[in-house]
Amino acid sequence: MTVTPSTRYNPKEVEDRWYAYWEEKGYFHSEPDSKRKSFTIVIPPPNITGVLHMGHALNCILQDVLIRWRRMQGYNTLWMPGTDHAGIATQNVVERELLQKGLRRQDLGREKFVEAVWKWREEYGSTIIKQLKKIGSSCDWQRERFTMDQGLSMAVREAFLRLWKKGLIYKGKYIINWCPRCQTALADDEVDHDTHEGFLWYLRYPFKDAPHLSITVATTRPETMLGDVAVAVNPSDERYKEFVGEKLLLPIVEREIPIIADEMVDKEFGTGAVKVTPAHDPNDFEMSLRHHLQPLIVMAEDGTMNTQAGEFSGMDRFECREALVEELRQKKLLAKIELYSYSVGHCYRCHTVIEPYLSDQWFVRMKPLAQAAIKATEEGRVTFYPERWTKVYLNWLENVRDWCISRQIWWGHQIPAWYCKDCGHINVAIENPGACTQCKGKNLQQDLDVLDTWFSSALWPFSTLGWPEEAPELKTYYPTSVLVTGRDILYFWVARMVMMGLEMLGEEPFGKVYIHGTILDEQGRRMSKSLGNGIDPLEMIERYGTDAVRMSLLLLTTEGQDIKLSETKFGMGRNFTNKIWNAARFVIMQFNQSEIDQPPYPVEGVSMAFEDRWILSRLSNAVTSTTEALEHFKFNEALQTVYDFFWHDLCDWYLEIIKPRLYEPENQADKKSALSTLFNVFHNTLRLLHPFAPFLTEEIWSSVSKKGTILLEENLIIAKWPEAGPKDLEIEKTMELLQELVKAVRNIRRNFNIPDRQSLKAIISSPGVSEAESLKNFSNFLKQRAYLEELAIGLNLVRPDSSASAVVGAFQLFIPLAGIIDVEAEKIRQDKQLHQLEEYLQKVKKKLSSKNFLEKAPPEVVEKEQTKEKELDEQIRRLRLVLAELK
RNA sequence: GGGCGAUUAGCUCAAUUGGUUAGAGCGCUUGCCUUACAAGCAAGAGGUCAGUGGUUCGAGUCCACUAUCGCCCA
Repeated sequence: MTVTPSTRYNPKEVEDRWYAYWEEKGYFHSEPDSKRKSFTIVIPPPNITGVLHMGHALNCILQDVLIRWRRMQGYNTLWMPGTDHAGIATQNVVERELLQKGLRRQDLGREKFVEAVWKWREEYGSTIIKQLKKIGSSCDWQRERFTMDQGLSMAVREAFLRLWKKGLIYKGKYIINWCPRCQTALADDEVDHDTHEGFLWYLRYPFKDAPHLSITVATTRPETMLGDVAVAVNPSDERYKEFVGEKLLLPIVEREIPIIADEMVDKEFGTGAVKVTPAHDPNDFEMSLRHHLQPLIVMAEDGTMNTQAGEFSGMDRFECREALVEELRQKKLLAKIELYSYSVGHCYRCHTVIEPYLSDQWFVRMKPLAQAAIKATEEGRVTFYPERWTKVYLNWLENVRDWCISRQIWWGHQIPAWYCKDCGHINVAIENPGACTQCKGKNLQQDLDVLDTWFSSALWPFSTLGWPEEAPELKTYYPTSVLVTGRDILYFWVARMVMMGLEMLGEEPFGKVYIHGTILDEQGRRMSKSLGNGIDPLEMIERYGTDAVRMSLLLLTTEGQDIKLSETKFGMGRNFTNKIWNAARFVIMQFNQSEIDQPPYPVEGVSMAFEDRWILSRLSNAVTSTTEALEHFKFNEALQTVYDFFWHDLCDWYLEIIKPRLYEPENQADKKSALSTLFNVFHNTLRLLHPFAPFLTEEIWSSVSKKGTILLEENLIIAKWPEAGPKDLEIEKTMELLQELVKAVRNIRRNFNIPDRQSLKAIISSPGVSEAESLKNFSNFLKQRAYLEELAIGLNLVRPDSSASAVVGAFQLFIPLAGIIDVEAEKIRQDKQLHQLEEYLQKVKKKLSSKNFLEKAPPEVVEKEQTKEKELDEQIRRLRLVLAELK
């Protein structure tokens, strides 16, 4: 940083330059090192189809703060970056692109299509990575991974094989969630449920032997009746007891179906009799197993009705619904229609209505895996911040159902299972076994399906570190230190990583999980493309600078609360970056004009100036609080502490106080001593600020670090995190009193329209000799800060006529204002203060008059109140005297 | 239906294990282009801490209920 006339910080001149420099110097890179403690974070890998949004930005900023802070603390830090292949999403994007050329993926064939996806990935897949760099993320890019990499693909196959061998993976026909548009199965948590205002249709199913009589069933999906194989009632339902075992004739298809009794039937729902469609409803499927009913699939994979649907065959499921209802109406088999609101599942990738569908799929047996994960949290090995997420997480694990991991798409890890066409044996292996392990037949065919993307993401904390190889990285960095993520992938990702980590390595992948809030718009709505209410982080960076964006978001990040964001918020961070910039300009200017001896601090035998000791004590406080806040993931508190220290202690007071020592020094030694403290405080403050505003502080550091005779680290990014020095509460208390006295004078100036630079005379009356004597030591301080030409301090000094006054602690301040003072205005002012003090005294007296308080409150609290009472009594007494004189 | 979160100044949010007269940023009022900074400096105004009840010497903070809003699960 050179001192330029520019009073505005220009981030554009700074950011890219430093980022490139850091990367070039290898500061982001980590190598296994057994001598240092490591601190590791794996990034939640963004989707390669993604573009950076505020959620990513916040997520990465938080991780970067932690990484930069720990790096400065001397940890061997690794921030492992990478991307996720996002099977369905990416396939959709590439398919859409093909469609513009009039092509379907089937036209290309699997191999060509997958090639096309890789090509797409080469071209666009790293967009988001570039964007992550813009916000300053100090990831180890040399280690960047992609879930479809060679190594990670090996990890996927290894994990699959191990689970298979342990019987934790199985294949079978079950009801799964089917997306007719993506034409694949989905896991339970990949389905979004929305409330739908629809209808409940009541259908009449006539008795086979008594067609004029019927049983009425209620359904929200009448088209599935084509696949009905029974009607079920609760065995205890008196209304239907006698009919159990009878046969009904399914309307339209004229199929004979039995009436069965099953405990699962809810007597309260609809008529108490329900249709049983095992191929298209999970509950019905289970019922069919209990009653040995054969499921009948009536729908094709694309959501149209299949040949089993007879006359409706080929119709879309919703078309069929209308047509079928109409036909039932004509046949007088539609008993009634009720308005009904119910929950409908939608595909989380394309929002198409999900169809519960009977299908042959691969599953992971979750119960044993979940048990281990639950135990890890119960034993405190995996903890959540904020703590409340523990319950949500455990609740999910306790109720988890088996995980459907096969997807009927082409982009992803093909399932490492080979079917023997001769004997039907399933050969699961890392590579094509060449021959069937059972019959030695060579007629093998690999399963066509690919694995759920989350299956590979679940391995991320160790697959990225070289697993299943015994890589030194794994030994050094696993388990990782903390996971930082949003709550929306708590189940998808966090839970699965824990389960897989425990299963594959026997050790949890991270000990701490920090769940940050969601970024919302001004009205508290989620930001979305369709609402167009998103705020683009890159645009904000363009307008305000990266550091401003970082600090604004960080100041808003209170433990796990959602953030209502609007552009105006970025002004907060921008103003602060500018303040830092200008303070730095001042500091550097001073350094440029003088030789700085940076003595080892504290200096033996040299008495330091009061304000120097004060600012060092304040700095120590800031260091302690900031460090502690970061340890507890209290990001806003951490930054707020530095902000307050920097702006209100350092800039507002310290820099102003030392100006006379720098501009018109009484002696060179004092000037040097001021500069030396300034240097000391300033470089430590830059260290404190660096994790929050890396670019700006590194830029300033490059000028400051060369100024002292003590050599500082070459770059701030690798500089040492400061340690708290001595704290002096006595000095801080004195300073507070002085500040109050100065403020009292300024207040009087404002009240009587006295310009700031019109010097005044002041009298400070003290109740005791020793107080007066110690205050006299700060006479010059007060004169300078309050712009006083004369200041008298003494015991019980009298108030001159026509003076304004103020009560400050035990002292009384008088400013003679003959000819200026407006007696009426002064009376109002004093009256107001008197009123405030009296109100306060009332409260204190009330407390002290309570016998209970005196007996039960801790003695020090009582004592405090008693002291207060005394002080207030005295202040009020003196104020009354002043008021009497004014009259 | 079950669970979680929120409700504090005009707006957006803080407030350690319950213990000073509840704080900050933005906005507002007043005065200042003071030689680091007008994206700034200085001084102010502004609050029945959603409501009701309870525990306690003492409640924004703990408990119960109610209201409004939001999220998750089924």
